Amino acid sequence: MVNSQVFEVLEDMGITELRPPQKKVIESGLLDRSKNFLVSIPTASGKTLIGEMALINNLLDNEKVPNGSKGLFIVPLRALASEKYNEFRKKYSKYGLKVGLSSGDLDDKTEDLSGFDLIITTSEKLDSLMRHKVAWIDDVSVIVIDEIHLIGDKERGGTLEIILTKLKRMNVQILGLSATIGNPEELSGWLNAKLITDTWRPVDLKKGIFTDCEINYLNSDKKVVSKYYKEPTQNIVLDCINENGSCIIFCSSKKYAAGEAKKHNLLKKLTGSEIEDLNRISEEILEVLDTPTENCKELAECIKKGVAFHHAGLVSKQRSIIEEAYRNRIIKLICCTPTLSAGLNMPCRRVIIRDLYRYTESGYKEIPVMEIQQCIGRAGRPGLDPYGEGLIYLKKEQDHDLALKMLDGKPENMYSWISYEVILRKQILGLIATEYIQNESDLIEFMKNTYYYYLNKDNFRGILTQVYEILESLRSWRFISGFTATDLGERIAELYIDPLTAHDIITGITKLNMNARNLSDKEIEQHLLYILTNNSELKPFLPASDEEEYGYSEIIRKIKMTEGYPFEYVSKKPLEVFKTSQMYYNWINEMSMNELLEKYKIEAGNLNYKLENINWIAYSAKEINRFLGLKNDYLHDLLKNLDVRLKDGVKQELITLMEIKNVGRVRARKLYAADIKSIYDIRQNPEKVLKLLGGHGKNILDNLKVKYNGEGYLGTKKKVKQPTLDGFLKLKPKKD
DNA sequence: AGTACTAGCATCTAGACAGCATGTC
DNA sequence: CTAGATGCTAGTACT
Repeated sequence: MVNSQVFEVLEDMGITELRPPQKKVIESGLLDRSKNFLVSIPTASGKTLIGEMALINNLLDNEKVPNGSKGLFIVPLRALASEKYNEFRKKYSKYGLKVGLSSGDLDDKTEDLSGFDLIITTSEKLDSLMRHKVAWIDDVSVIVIDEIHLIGDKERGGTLEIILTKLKRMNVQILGLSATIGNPEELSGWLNAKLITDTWRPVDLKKGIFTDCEINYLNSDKKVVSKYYKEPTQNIVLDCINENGSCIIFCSSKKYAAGEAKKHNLLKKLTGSEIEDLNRISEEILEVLDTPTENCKELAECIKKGVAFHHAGLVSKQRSIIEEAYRNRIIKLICCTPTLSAGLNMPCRRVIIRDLYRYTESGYKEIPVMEIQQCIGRAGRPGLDPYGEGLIYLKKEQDHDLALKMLDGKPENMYSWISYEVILRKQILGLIATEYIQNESDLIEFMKNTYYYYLNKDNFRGILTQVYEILESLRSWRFISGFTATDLGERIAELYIDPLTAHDIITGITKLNMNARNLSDKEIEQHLLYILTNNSELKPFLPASDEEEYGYSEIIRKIKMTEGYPFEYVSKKPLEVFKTSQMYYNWINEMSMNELLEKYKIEAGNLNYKLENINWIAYSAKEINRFLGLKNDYLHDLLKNLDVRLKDGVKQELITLMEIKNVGRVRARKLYAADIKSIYDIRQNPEKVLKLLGGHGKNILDNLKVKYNGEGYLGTKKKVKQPTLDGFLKLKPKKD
C-alpha cells in the first residue's frame, strides 16, 4: 500500500488494519485528491473513517503538519455536528489541526471561521455561510458530506443539491457518504464520483420476523421465545435481556413509543446497583424542568424499571441523559420514534420494528424501506455482541410480504427535490443575491449542473418554466430587479427565509398597520403573531378542531376583517395557524410553561422547538420592518421587541430586567411585582432582591457587583455548576 | 350501590435545518 | 387519505 501520512495518522490512533470497505476505497484511489467518491455502505461499517482519511490526506502534509488548506465535514443534524466536532478535536488537535464548529445553535459572533482547518457544519449553515460570501471558501480543498442520500429528502434535499452543484464547480475533492440507496449509480454519476458499494458489516446482522413467540430468521433459522407475558414484544425483549443484550423498539408515534415503554418492566433482571443508578437517573429526569410534566413523570417511572422512551417531545437534556445511560448499559430498552433512526451512535443487540406504517400528511403510509434498514442497521455492538438482530414484529399475516421487502428489499431511489417550490424559491433568490447568477445564461448553466437536470434532461423545460415563474414573483415583490437583488431582497436571502414568507409578512404587516387604529393593543399583538405564524416555515401547526373557533370567534372575526379576505371555510388550516399563534401569544404574555403545555397539548421539547422557530421569524420580521415605514407606533415598537419577548416569554415591561444575568421570566416577574423594574432598582434595594430570590438573588447581585451585607450574605462563595453532557455539547469551539 | 369490565365510537398521529446574540428555574 | 393504539362513554355483569 502507498506510503502516506494518512496511514501514519491512523497508526497513531491505533488502527493498523483497514476494514474491507475502507480498503476498497483506498485501493480505488481515495488518496488521489482529484477524484470524487460516493461511498454507499451499511451503517456502522466505518464510513466516518473513510471521510477522515480524505480529510487527513488533504489537510496534513507528509510531516503530518497542517498544509493550510481547508476541509468541510457536512452533517445533517446539529447534535451530530457537536458530536463529530468533539471527536475530531480530540483526535486531530495534536497535529495542529484547528477544528471548528458552525451550526445554528452556536454562537460565533465573529463568524470568522477562516482560522480553522477543518470545519464541521450542517448543509443549511454552509449554504448560509456561502450566502454571506465568506472568503475562506476558496481555500477549501476537500468536502465530506455525511448522509448524502438526504438529497432525496423533500424538505431538505434541495438545499444540499444546490450546495453540491456549487461545490462541483470548484476545485474540491468531494466525498459523499451514503446509506444504502436504490440508485447509487445515478447519484455518483452526477457527482463525477467513483462509486463504492459494499455490504460488509463489523458484526453480523440477523434479520427476522416475529409473531407471538416465534422468531423466523431470513436464513430460515427459527427461535421460540418463552412466553412469560401476554405481549409478544415483552417476551422478545426479555429474551434479549436474558442474553445480556440491549434493545431498541422503533414505533411510529410518540404516544406509541411511550405506551410501549410502559408495558415493560425489567426490575427482576436488574442488580441492586443498577436499580440505584436508575433511580438516580429517574430523579435527574424529573429535575430537568422546574415542574415536571405528566410526560416527565411517566418517563421517570419507566426509567426506574430500566426502560426509557425517546422522542422529539423530550427536551434535549432529557434526551442526552437517556442516551448516556443507554450507552452505559444502565437503561436496557429504549422505545423510540425515528429520532434514533439515523445519526447518533446508539448500537444495541436487538432492534425491533414495531410499526410498518406511519401517518403522514398524505395519509397512512408504509415507512420507507431505507428508513427501516437504517433502524435495523443499529443492531450489533462491535466487540460486545456476537451478532446483531433486526426484527420486525408482524401483527397481521397479510403484512408478511411487506415485512420481507422492508428487511431485505431494495431501498428507495433518491431523486432530486429541487423542484420543491419552497426550496427552489429560496435558492433562486439566494443565487441572485450572491451574484452567483447574474443573467439568464448563468441561470441556465447553473440549472444544467443540478442533479435534477442529470436525472430529467428531457424535462428541462418543466423546471425552467417553474424558475421563470419564481423570477416573476420575486420581481413583483421587489426582491430582485432584472437579475440583481434589491437591498431588501439581499437581506431576505441572508435571513434565510422563504421569499414568499417574507412577502406575506410584508403585506400582512402593511395591512395591519393600516387597520391598527380599529384594534386594541392586545388585538394588534394577536394579529401580528398570526401573520408571523402563517407561513410554510412554521409547519406543522397545532391541530385544531372546529369547536375551538367558538372560543376565538371575536378575534378571528377581526383578523378576517383586517386581512381583507375570509378564512377559507373548506380548510381547517387557518384555524390551526391561529391556534398556534395563540400559543405564542400566551407565551409572551407570561402564561406558565406548564399551563401552556397543558392548554395546547404539546410536549416541552416540541414547544422549545416551535419557540425557536417563531423567534427566528420574528427576528426576520423585525429586520424586514426596517425597510417598511410604519405609521403605527405601537406596531412598530412591538416588532422591535417581539423576538426578544419570544425568546424569553415575557411582556414588554420585563425586557430591561431580562438583560440581567440569571434573571429569567419567572424571577423578572417576581422582581417587577415588587416594584423592582431595572438594574438601578436592584442596586438601590439589594436586600429586597435577596428576600425575593434567595440564593439566586445573591448570584444576581454578585454578577452586578452590588455590595450588600444583610442577613448573613457576606460571603461570595461561588456556586460551582456541575458539568453536564448537555452543557458540554454546547461549549463554544475553542480557538486555541 | 359500587366496581370491573367492555363494546363502540371518537380522536389522533415523526423529526428538526436556518438569524442573532448570550447564560433560565 | 391505505391503520391502529388509546381514550372516553354508556351499557352490562358481577359482588
